[in-house]
Amino acid sequence: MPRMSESRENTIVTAARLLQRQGYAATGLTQILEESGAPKGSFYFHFPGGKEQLGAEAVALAGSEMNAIIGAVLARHADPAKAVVALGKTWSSWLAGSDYTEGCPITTVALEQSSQSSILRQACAVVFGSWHRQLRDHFVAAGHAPVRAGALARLVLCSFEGAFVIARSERSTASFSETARLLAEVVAVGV
Amino acid sequence: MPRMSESRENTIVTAARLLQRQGYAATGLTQILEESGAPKGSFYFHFPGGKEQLGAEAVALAGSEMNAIIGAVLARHADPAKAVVALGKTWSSWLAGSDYTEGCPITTVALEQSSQSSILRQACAVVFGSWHRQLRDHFVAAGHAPVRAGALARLVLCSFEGAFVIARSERSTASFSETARLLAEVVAVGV
Amino acid sequence: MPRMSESRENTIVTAARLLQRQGYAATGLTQILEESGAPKGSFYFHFPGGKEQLGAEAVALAGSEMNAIIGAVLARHADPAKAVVALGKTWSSWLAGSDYTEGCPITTVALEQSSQSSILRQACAVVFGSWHRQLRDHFVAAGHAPVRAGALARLVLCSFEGAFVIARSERSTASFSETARLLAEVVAVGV
Amino acid sequence: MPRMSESRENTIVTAARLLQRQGYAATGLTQILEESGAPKGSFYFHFPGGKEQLGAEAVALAGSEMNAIIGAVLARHADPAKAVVALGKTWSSWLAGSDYTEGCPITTVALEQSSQSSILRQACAVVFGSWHRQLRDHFVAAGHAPVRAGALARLVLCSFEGAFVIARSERSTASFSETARLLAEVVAVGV
DNA sequence: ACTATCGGGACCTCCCGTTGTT
DNA sequence: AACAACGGGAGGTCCCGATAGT
Repeated sequence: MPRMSESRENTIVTAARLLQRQGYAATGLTQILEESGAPKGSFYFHFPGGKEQLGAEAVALAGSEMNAIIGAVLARHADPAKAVVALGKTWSSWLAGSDYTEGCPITTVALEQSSQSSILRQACAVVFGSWHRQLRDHFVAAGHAPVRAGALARLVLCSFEGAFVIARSERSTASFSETARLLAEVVAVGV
Repeated sequence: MPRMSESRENTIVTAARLLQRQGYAATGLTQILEESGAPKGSFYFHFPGGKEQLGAEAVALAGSEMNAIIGAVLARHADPAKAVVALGKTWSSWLAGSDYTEGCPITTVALEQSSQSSILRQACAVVFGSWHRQLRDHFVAAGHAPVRAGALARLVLCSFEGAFVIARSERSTASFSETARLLAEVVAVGV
Repeated sequence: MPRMSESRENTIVTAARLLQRQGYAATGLTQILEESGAPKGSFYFHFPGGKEQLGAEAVALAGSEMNAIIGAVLARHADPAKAVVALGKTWSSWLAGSDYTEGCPITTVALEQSSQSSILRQACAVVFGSWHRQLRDHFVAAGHAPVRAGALARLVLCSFEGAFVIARSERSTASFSETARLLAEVVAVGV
Repeated sequence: MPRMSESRENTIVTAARLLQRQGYAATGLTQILEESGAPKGSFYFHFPGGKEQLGAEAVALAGSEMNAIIGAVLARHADPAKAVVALGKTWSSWLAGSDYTEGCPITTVALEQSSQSSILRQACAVVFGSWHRQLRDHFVAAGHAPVRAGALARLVLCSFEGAFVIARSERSTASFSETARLLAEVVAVGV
């Protein structure tokens, strides 16, 4: 990662937080700049690609932060079943702790923009891919065959993505707890 | 459902289609009105609650249409495992057929607006609830214990929701096929 | 006055009240109709001249109501000095009692519209003329020479009009009390 | 007063002129921008508080211009009686010269908005206060006792305010001439 | 790398008046 | 007299991007 000015970094961090809560279209450049305290005049110097570039960098940042968190949880639970339950608990307590305002940091952007901006769509796809790879590698390390591990990782990823959506809508963590319990059965190693 | 004018109905149908592709914030009232051919002057006559009310009605419409489709698929497959696979095929062929522009009709709205409009959040929650209930009842009818049927229905719902997100982002139906195959294992009745 | 339907009358009364507080431009036809409970469909049957006609009739109504009040106060105080003080007290207690929202019922319309609608301008002029005449006749009856009585009536009218403006703006009745006391000196009969 | 761009200044000047003739609600931002030649895109840069802020600044500008005029007239007439007559002549010739379109520059706004915008209400109250203070100080300098000078200033202010209203409505300067003559009697010093 | 502007268009909302029908 | 629906435009606000100057 290249060294970057504080203004530039602040802008990306603020953008990531706002995109998570409001999505891309509903988040104005003005709001991002105001909340980040970054000056308006140099925005297009830092981000020649405009709002779209900022969005893509914010998605990448949020994706790598989440990657770190997934990695930390997996590191504490070699057993896939326990790891899956731990992930569910981590995310559901986040969600409830933010009064259901902070779900998956990139899903909203992914959905809104996958038909409108290929830059943002690809940025999201890269992030999803990195999360998937991490889960798959963990399952392989735990003894699953590579192909099955890939499918299991995908199921886990999809389920939790969906759980975020429904949990926010229902304002309830039931989706996470029920989903995690069943996922634990599926990803268990051996018979 | 009350009788309603053609204009009003057209507006809702068009809104539902656009919300599915672009989300709420990115869809302008002007665009909806133009594409639906509905007159501008009577919009607030038909929808005193403005864009929010229209959004809520569009969500409800999309939800009930999807409900009918789920019902039709389930009616053709009494076996939960086969039903789940059929659902996955239905949706993944939709998605690919629309060049990955038409995913779940309400997820985007649910995510964008669950922290901003309680009217839209609730409209989405009602729809998710109706889909869940239908799946659960099918699993109960197939022999699952009610509590487990509920959890299975939730897992299926969350997984497919997430599969829609990731499939659109990756422009690939892999999420659907891999997810559906594993879900079929979990929802299978007996051993 | 011709017999008129209840709807029609309600509309005028409601319009008069709203014009007093908000003025003509800021008061929407929709608001008038909603608050009066009158049906929208027959508005242009009752008022072929539209909003302008309604405004003119509301001005006339408010004017004649005020005329009655002026008449009542004058009837209790033959002495012009006492009459003027009593008028000041009446109006200042109205104003304070409505939390400074209800001043002279027609001044706002008169000012906004005197350069825009000659119908409304004239309606207001007629009302001002009727108030002036009543004051002048009272002063004549109290012994003032007709010409001087006319000038005194005009001074009183202008002063109280201005007092309404400034009192609303300052949210204070000081304008009324100070003005009335000095006016009482001027209109006193004899030497 | 801070240095300001020409666009910003033009906007305020134009707004002041239009508010004087049409009032606040009847004057559209579009009209102000068009007539002032100011660019639309930077309006919210110059006036973050929107139309309300512009209105308040226009009121303040009009108020201080009027203050200068009052000051000039008073400076030419040490005798209160003569000063009052001169003020009446100044204003009535203005009014007639503009074909009764330009009265007191802030009264209309004061009336319309005193129940709707406390920002505008206060801006008007400040202006009225400054006018009153100037008249009162002049009367004190001419020999009136301070308390009486304050009351006289108020009477003069209210009377001329009211004269503006009625003169515009009647399209006649009679209110000014008759009112000024009587006011001159009241404010005369000594016996 | 930042300031102060500008450009032009889109946002949702609401306006007043007018249909045709009952 | 009242209904449901329409027509077209204007309301104030805010958008993202660009510019000239320093």
